[in-house]
Amino acid sequence: MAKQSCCHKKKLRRGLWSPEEDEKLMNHIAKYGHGCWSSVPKLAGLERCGKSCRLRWINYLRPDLKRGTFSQEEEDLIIHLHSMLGNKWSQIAAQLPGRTDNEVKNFWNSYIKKRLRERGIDPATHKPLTEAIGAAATTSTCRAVFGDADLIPTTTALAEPPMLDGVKLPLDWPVAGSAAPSSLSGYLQAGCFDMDMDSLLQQQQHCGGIQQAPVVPSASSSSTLTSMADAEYCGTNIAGSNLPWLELGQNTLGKAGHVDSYAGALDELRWSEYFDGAFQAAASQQGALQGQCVYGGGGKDDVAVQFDVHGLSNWC
DNA sequence: AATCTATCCAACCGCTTTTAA
DNA sequence: GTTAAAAGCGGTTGGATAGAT
Repeated sequence: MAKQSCCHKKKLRRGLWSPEEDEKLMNHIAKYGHGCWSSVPKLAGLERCGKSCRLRWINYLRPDLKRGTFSQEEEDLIIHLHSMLGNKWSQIAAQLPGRTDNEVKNFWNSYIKKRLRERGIDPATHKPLTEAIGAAATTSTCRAVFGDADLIPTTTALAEPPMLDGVKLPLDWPVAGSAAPSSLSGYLQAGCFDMDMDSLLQQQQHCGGIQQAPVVPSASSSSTLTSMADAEYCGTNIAGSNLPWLELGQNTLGKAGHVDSYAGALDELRWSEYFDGAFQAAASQQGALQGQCVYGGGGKDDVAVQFDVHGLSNWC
């Protein structure tokens, strides 16, 4: 007999969330924060398990969520990160401000996989399908279809793959200048983004250092786009940088208005910092914190519901 | 108009990891 | 050091919807 979930055991409500439940949860978190998730449902007056509340907040109610369709840049970044990280959806989502792991995972499974197959690329290995089939018989190693020559301007062979942020990098990880990146985002910047390290250091000095945005609890964290956005904010011409894998998409960075995208990402990150660090302070300012939920199945009759931090109760 | 099929995505499930007692 | 609870994560499911027949 299958093990019953915590919701079953406690005869708690399951399934889709009603607007009333959402409002209760948002009101509670706006006032008290989530604290211990297991105590949230009781305190918020919800007949749900804490796990369900947490998921609802993370995947749907969090005001810093972007929602809407993925941009070409996001799609390309997901493909690239997946080629490096595999199904590490939370790590991939962390590079996409305003996106959740669930959202990225669904997007991958429902859209990107299909697109890659149509393009003759095996989504599991990121290799051409014919090659992937052959390779599968001999090795389980995953390598990016983008090819090192495309991705990486300078390579150095190492005996052991370096680890950055817990991610094992390819053996021929990129070396831009002599300095090794200290983080995955640094890796992306220094190698794949082909940013000259000296320039980067100058930028950092000029801007007082590129700051990692504080990680918002239960929220997507900073890193690549943050750094890129920060660099852009500080005047680095990312449009002039080489982001090779993006050329695989329909729009290259130079054409796609990406600067606006990254500036937007920066705005969102700053906004989420604001949300996290100054939630209570923000609450005293009219319209300081706003978000939107959509009820419905994503169809044309969806009802958009606006809320703000003032009790999150200004439904319209 | 009715039925079938495919697709999307919110939510659940169960496992692993982290944290606190 | 051990244990239990909580949190996090990735895989999977099921319901709603759109499109095809």
